[in-house]
Amino acid sequence: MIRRKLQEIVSKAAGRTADILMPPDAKLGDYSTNIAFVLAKEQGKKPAEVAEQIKSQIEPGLADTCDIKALSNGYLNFFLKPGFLQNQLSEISKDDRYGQSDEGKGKTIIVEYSSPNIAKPMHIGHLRSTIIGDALANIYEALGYKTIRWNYIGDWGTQFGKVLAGYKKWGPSAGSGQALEDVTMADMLDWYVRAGKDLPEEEGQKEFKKLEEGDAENKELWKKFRDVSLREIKTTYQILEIHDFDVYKGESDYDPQLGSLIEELERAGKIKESEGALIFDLDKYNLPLGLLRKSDRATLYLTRDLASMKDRLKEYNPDTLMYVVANQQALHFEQLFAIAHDLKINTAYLVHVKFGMVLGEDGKKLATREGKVVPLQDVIEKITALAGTVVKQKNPELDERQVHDISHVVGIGALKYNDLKQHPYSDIAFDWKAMLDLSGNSGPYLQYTYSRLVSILKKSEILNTKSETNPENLKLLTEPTERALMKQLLDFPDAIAKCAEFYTLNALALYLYDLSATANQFYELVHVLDDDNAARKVARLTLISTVARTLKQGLNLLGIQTLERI
RNA sequence: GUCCCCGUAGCUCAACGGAUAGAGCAGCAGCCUUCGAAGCUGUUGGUGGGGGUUCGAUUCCCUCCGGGGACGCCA
Repeated sequence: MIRRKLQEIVSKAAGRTADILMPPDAKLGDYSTNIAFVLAKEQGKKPAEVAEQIKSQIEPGLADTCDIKALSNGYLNFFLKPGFLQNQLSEISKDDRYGQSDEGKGKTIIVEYSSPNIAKPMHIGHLRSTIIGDALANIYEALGYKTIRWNYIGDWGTQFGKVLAGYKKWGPSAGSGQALEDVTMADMLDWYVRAGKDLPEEEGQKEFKKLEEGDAENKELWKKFRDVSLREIKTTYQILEIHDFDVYKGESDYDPQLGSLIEELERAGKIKESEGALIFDLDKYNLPLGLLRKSDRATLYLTRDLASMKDRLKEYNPDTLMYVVANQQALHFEQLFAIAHDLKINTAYLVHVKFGMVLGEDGKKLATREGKVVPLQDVIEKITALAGTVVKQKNPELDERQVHDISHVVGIGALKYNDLKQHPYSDIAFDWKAMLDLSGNSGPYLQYTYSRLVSILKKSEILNTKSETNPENLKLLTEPTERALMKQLLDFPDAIAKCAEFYTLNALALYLYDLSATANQFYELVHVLDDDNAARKVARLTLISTVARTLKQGLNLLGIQTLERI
């Protein structure tokens, strides 16, 4: 809030957008701007001179907010007036919606994420899309967007033909002794992998072709496998505490439209035949051509994605259409967006939110085709088990049930935070050690901080700090860590806005970590409950409860739960 | 061969083009008769190489090196 205000005022005086920065040392001020450097260059003056000039222009407007110092090196530094932070805290402490906004009001955003394949259990590679997308959707929702959480199920294509081919070769009908009813995703994966290894490529293509042409047996099996898969997938979402999706649509849903889509493109002269296939020439976009129909007349991922895009635009008329999909598919989306542009159907802002892949411990790709995957369930089990050992060790008095519940929240929190705190572009090496680290810059550290703060509140017997607090009391908050906390609270909305702007979550994750670190410093230095000064005690409880609430809301936006006791 | 992403401390990662490049882990030295030690305090250690743009470059541009990925019948 304050940063935005400073930016507005300074920008107006400077006649261009100014950056509001944080000085490296608190002694230099609370905020600063480097705008004088930029203007000095243009006007041929000295930075210090320009800084002075701007200072005199903006001083009246900021008289009750901060003191301004123009440095000889050209920086313009702002020192908040005594009482300013306390007044801000007073307002924030009363605002249950703090951090939320209505800047997205009236706008619709579709966020596609997770998008697992049927017949293949979710593995570590699906995790990133799932938790990044879930958290991004939370953020846009908090900013007032109408947010559609879209799960685009990979339930069509040659890959599924391979499962069918494998099934027919090794499954129940081939005398495996297993009942069709008992088939699991693990079985399907097994068939898929074996088919890839031991059956000729055409087998899978043939089975898929039959499916696409409506073959009764294949259709029946496909339905069965799809149901089983979706059930397993939804269980995983529950365990991961992923927000419910608004739309589950599969690639198969678009299959019936593909014939007319292709006809339409042909009529418009957008696609042509080449070596028996139908292609979309993308030379003018400097991209490789897009393949829309294979020479055996079966369709492709790109074809279905195009149909799906048209469907989404038509049905929801979104302002933004977002795809949270791994880096690996960057070219696919470049082609898809180029085609959309060429067809003039992009009424929405299209964005591919890409992220690096999860690589094996050897730094190589983890390919499902080679059966070289880390199933998501294994990861969840392992991390929850580890959390369980730690929880038990820290709280010997808890019973089994409590240990179980707490370790679930802690384990999932660790898993999610470990991913979200990182900048999404880089590949991440799958590293059990880092993943299972529950201390330091980790999810449990933040959860621990939260429950520590709540613990003080519970012991204080002042449950409703809101009614007990008045701004005068808050003036008693003069410790450096108290000041630091109040200042950090002001940055919460900025952290959220940054995530929304750059489609990353690490800004919020790191913000919450910094806030927690300061809160822990405060915790060590200030013994709140021992205070003889009752007014100051209430003021500190207000501060604590506001920090705790911010931590909770921030973590919840990341899809991470908090507990009053962990 | 073409295109995309990445390269920062021993390891895993931060840093809207700004002041002294920050954390965690690991290592070392401390802090539990005081609100929860999953914590706190101190400490060792770094921008792949070379050019360029800029008052200022980890950030932008070029080039080289290294890692990953994608490139007409997978998704």
